[in-house]
Amino acid sequence: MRMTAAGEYGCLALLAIAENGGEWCKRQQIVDRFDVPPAFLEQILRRLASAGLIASRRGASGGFRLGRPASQITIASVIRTMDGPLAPTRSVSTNFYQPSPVEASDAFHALFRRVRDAVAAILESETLEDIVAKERNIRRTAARRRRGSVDRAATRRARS
Amino acid sequence: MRMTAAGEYGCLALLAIAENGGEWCKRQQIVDRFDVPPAFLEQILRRLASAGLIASRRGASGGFRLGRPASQITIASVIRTMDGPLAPTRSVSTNFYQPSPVEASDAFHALFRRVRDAVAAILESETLEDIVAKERNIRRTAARRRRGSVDRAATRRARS
DNA sequence: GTCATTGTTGATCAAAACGATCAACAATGC
DNA sequence: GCATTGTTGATCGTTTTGATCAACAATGAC
Repeated sequence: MRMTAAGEYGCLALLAIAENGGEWCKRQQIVDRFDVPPAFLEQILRRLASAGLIASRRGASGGFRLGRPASQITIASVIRTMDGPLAPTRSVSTNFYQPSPVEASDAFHALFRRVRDAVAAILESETLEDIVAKERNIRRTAARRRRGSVDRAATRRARS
Repeated sequence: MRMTAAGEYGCLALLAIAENGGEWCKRQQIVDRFDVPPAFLEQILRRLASAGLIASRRGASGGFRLGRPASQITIASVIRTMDGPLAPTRSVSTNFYQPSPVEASDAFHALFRRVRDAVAAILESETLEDIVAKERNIRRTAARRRRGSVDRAATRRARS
């Protein structure tokens, strides 16, 4: 039930590219931000590009940027591009159907379809834009917390 | 995001054993019911046995039966036994935690935890007993439908 | 137009996981 | 004893995973 390393790296790469705004984002920037193996990242960017999720440009001022607005890139589409079906068994996948043993039991088949529907519902409704926004909020909150604890520490020092 | 063939076969094997009541169920019965590769099934039964999900007995009248009541065997425990973590990334697994790349992004980490929670919620709340009951209902309904269409067909024949 | 920079492509590779098989062995019941 | 059935451990070919590299092709700066 696991996604692959390529899937995880693909998500992070898209986040790095999205956070760079409209600017062309170099492969090295992604490596620096998330510590992805550079040669492996090549392959991952290629797959994202051929799926249209990112666009690329060569040359000295080249790099990568989103292939369409972040609000139109669902995380489901990212994971499907990198790892294939979201479904726990092929027989229960709507996008990549294939026969598989559990079809012999209607009860299991129905159960696993519920799982696939639940996963798809979460990942289809989350876009890269949502992720970027949350990442920003989390960072702001963390900064506020850091300032807060400094202040509280100062207060304690002042009291003692 | 997929479970393995062993996971699918494991589910079916347990269903066959559960449907056999308290009787010792032979490996061959499972093979006959669900067409599982016999030698592979050996390995699967072994894993289910060492996890305590089934008990076994050797000899002429030997076989397998459930290790505890069907109502106390969750499908989650079956899949964990055969395929490991339910979570999409190791870093988000409560039972098998390990570091993984997505931890670098709190937003992705939180999203994938939601996925793992949704999957776990479905599979933890479904027991083998539920599956057996549904399988029975489905069969009964199918039989009723068959009888129904025979009747309707007879009616049509009578009318024409 | 040269040159440094950066992406593109395809091949290749080691290691792990997957799906499966088999032979030798150990109980059990008749 | 003997047939039946589970137990164990080894083995094995294939595919997937995770990763690297060398040769190539744009692009922009000078």
